[in-house]
Amino acid sequence: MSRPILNTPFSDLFREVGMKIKRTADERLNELDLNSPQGRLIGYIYENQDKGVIQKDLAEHSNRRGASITSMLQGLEKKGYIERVVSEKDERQKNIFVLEKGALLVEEFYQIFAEVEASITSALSPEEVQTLQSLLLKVKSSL
Amino acid sequence: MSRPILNTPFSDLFREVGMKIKRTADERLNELDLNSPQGRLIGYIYENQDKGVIQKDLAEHSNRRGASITSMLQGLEKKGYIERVVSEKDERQKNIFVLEKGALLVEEFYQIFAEVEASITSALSPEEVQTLQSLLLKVKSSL
DNA sequence: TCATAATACTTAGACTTCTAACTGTCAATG
DNA sequence: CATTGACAGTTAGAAGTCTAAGTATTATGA
Repeated sequence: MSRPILNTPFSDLFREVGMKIKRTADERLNELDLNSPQGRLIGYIYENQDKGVIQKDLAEHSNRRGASITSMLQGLEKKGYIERVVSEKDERQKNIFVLEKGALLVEEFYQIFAEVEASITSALSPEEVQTLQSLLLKVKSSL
Repeated sequence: MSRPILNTPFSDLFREVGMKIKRTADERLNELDLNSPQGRLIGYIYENQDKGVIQKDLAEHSNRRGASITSMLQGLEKKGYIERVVSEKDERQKNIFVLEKGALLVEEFYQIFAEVEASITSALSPEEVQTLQSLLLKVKSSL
């Protein structure tokens, strides 16, 4: 009897590359006391707090559920990196702000993320970088 | 004051494509009562059980810790999809086998995984598929 | 040979995410 | 203007993964 064999090179490649990127970032982020999703979250808040970020925005931007954002923010708030203020316009909403202690971290995070980003394309020529980006965009939009 | 802006197109693309693949697979797998990691695990066991698969092999192959494999297998065993038998050669080891109930599922999983795999490259020409694969391999090996 | 180290697996407990159910506030409309 | 539904956020509890510590078995070498 011949057993079927699973042959999924692209699923595998995307999963493997994704895991390697995650692992590389996590190793570098170990020094700080936040993980990669928390770093991206606080970075997004930092860049958009002028516009009045609320938790719903964070959930949409990071593809997470409201409950996950609540729990992540509770952690960041407990550590003193952010604060949540009930909106004056709408008492259902809370506006999120990065506190000074959090702003100091953001710069370090950005440095690490930039290094990881550079290492992804380190083995490619400029033309290959262009090609890869356009192919990835095609794949993304067709899924 | 000019705030630094995080610009990481490749990290983002890989994360987004990876999440879309995961979501597509999960939607299709919802019908069955296992998730994608469990499906891949039981598939690997199915293909290799003749050679005497042990939990250590599964941990290496799936990039998980032994403790995670223990917990995943306990779940699969409770549902009657696999069995674990203490090895005769070495009583520290347990050989894993797919039971009939599990083998029936594997075929359905493979069908779903194959469909997801096809959808990844559905928007690309044959040449682009080749190019993407070789670029992904370069990225993977340089990380 | 026997003490020590290495190996395979399990357990306990932490963390992050999810779903589902809940609270409180605002909007729409009859 | 009162009811009803939509919306923002929270809580409770489940699932999956991890680390660290523990058990039992096997290998090593003085």
